[in-house]
Amino acid sequence: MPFSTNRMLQSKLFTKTRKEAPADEQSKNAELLIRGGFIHKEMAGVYSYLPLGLRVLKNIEEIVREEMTAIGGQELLMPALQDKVLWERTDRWDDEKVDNWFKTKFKSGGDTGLGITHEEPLTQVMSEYVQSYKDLPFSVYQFQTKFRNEMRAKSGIMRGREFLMKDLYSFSRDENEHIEFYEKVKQAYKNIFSRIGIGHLTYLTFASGGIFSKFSHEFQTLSSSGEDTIYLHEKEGIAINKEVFTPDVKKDLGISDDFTEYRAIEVGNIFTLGTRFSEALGLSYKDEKDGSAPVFMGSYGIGVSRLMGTIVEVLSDDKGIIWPEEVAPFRVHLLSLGAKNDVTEKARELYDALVEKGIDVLFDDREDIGAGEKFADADLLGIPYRVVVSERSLKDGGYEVKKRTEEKGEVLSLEKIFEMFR
RNA sequence: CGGGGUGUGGUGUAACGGCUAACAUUCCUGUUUUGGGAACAGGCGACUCAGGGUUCGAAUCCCUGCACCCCGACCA
Repeated sequence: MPFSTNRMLQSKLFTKTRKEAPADEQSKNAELLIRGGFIHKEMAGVYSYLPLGLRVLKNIEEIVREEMTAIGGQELLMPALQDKVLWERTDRWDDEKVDNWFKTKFKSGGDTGLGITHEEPLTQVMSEYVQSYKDLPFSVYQFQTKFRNEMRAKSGIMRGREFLMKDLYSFSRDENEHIEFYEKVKQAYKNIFSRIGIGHLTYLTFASGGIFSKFSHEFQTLSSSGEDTIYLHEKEGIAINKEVFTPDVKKDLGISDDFTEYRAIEVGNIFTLGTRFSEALGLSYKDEKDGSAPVFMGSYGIGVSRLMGTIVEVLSDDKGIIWPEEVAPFRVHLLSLGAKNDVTEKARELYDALVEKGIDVLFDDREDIGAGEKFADADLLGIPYRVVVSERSLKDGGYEVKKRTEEKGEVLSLEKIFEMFR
């Protein structure tokens, strides 16, 4: 678990839920996340992550981390402030070339900018550590805040000017070695999307490549709120981005002409960089025969905060959010209804017992709040399991457990509950 | 960056160029209530985005700026 605390009393939580969303938010993800107190808007495309939202973000981050570690990625963390000189060497500093920089100046003189991506500084770092073919291949990644001066921020946390991104970079001897790793990343990405609950809607999508490869690959999640248009071949389970949807490409991929147009959210992007950066910045290695060659690179991005928004867009219902178990801020939302008899006491006992067992639980211990409001809050916050302690449940012999995805719950004994959440 | 729209208590809305800017919700006090956003009573809270102008009089009309939303373009 990413957090040392696995419990929270709702009466102590400083955030509150709201019936109405602010008028200046149209997107479903921002509306629900703000109503639930997960995030707070600072400016267009700039959001704070409040306790509940941060827990979700960290859970997603942890899943991504596990999958990156599984394919051998080594985590590091690079700065936001960028050295202009490096970017000039790759011709990506000039506003004419890259138009979404946030640039500023040092008091001591000289320019700097806030990182939009990290190929340049990372390649520079590696030139200090990579000398021999024996040092390759390897890959590194980070979770880092990216800054992009978007012409138009939109769609809540899905297209921000400041956002959390996981960027992975691979360093290989040659293209073949690169492709081997590239395929591993594809699989790791599939695992990630499946674990965070959007796998069934997410497709590998062919998109425009670069000088070193015909295509790059995106992972696109079907959603009417997406910015991209893709053509999905249901049978093959792959898609083509509109930007490269041409007869040539279709022929290339060798699949029948049976596509359906969809809007989709780009949740991941992987591509072959080749030697573009290694050549420009002098990252090369000595081969087996005393020769020298530039390192062959790839880069692989996932917008962690965008994933959070995507989950809300794709999985919520008219009552609120439905968090998949692995990303939910808590596993159990415990509600005590009324303060008569020993309801309060029993609820507290159950809370302590769940916490003791290491189960993440948000306890709605608020007094003077009606049952209806607690239920509405539970639906809005979208925690997977709702457990109700009330006079009625106690009379029926225990605690009512209901999944967020189901209409009805059932009353279970303490033993059964422990069995369920083991 | 082109086009369209909007700025009014914390939030959501209302108010003909004319009374002390209204209603709901939130919040606070009290009583009651506790299985689907409860009831009653009382109360706090707004220089109507900023600056200028027109007018006897501006939330309302005009100008400038700023902010935000939407469509499009852009998106290493």
